[in-house]
Amino acid sequence: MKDFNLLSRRQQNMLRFMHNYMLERGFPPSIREIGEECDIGSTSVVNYNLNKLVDAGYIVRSGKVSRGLRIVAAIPGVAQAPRVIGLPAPNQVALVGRIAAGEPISLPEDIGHHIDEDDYIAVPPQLLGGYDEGEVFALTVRGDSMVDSMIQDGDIVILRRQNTADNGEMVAAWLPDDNETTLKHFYREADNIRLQPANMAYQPLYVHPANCEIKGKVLSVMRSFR
Amino acid sequence: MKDFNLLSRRQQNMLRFMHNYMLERGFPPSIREIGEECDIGSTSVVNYNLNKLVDAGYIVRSGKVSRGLRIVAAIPGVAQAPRVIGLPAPNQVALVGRIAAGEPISLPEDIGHHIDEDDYIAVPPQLLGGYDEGEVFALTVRGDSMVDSMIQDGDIVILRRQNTADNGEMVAAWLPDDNETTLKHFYREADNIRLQPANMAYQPLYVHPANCEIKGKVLSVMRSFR
DNA sequence: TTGACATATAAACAAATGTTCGTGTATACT
DNA sequence: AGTATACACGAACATTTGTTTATATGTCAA
Repeated sequence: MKDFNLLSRRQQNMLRFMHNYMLERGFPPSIREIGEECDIGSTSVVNYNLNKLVDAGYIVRSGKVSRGLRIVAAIPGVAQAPRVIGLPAPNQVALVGRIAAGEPISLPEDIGHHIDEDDYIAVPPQLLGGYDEGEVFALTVRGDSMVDSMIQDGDIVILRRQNTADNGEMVAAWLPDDNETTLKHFYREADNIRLQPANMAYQPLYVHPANCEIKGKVLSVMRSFR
Repeated sequence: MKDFNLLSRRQQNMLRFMHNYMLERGFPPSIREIGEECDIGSTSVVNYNLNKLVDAGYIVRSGKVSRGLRIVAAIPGVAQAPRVIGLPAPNQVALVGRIAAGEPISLPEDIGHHIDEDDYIAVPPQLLGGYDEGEVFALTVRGDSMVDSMIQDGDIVILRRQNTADNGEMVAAWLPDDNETTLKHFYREADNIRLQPANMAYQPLYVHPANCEIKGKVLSVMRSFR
């Protein structure tokens, strides 16, 4: 167990400053910047105490390189877990388009990677089904055509990019002949494919394999009222 | 709208390298390090293309300082959204119990605040409807009794604790006479209350106000398959 | 006091690093 | 052809920056 109080006041200040600096600027401070902020006249003193912080396990230094610092332990009262600033946040999923009954799904590759930076949404990890966020995307549902699948207008569906599916999985499929996009449970049968609505009160849809392009597997749904 | 393909191959490589470098080392690369990795002979060329990336909005540079780089936009295929410092972390909401047709809802006060710390789930901010996570709780849906409300077995509903409701809001209500819990849209009418299922194919339920205890307002629903 | 040790200071040094400038090479357009 | 533009190259330059050395100060214990 690391004891923050074993550090001198000066070292604690240095740690705090380094953390705040990285939060603000996105990269670590230089030795001289630390010195100025912490009222340390000599760079060698900063260097000395930085090595102390290394010994204490709070930071790691990359020798010879400028700003070669990184915080690797939590700073009590200041920061929680260490993290790399300036990098993308976890669990942000690309919101690549919308899904409606009468039009095909717009996937990133279809639209040539025209993804705006704002078009990302936070998704809790339990909705990613263990998949990497890079292979996952999200669509906004438009229209009430998917009530049979328990999905309504405004819902956001989280999908994993894939062109095949196992029985029972819920898939996003484009039916060229019918000119229709649908979200249903996938079952391969003798001669055709059965697309089963989640709501048992509705009838399944039987389509020929040639008339069923699977665009992705539905991992989860988020619905927000109002 | 940012277009990743508008960047030259070289610029895309630079972005990717910068991202990976920061992931590995915890601080940004120097101009010369970028040049070596991306087979660019001259530092001025790196500098030139870095400024292009600034113009394109992918990075921000801090002039004159070494390694003064930071990535501020998503890199398609590599990284997702940029982290915005100061944004609230994914909110943790108390998962206080389950909701099923034939039994009342167990609210925290009913069970004496015996909430285990494990019984919290991450909920993205957009599903909290602007409410504080303290007044919000979550329930696991058991059974298929709420298909009429487009909610199925296994869904997690996010609610705000409140005993009244405005027309149109979706509420969790306990009906003492019927010994039933239900999730429906709330409409106060002349003599009674109309509880309207989200799926219009189902019939509304009319109850006397004395037979309708509102437990909370439904803010959102999370559904995870498999 | 003496000595050992941790910490601090200032100065000098060497290397790393961002910047700038002159020039060259395509490509597209007039 | 001529011109403009985008991109690239190499070299020189000025800072920034990490490192090292010699010296000083403080504390604590023998």
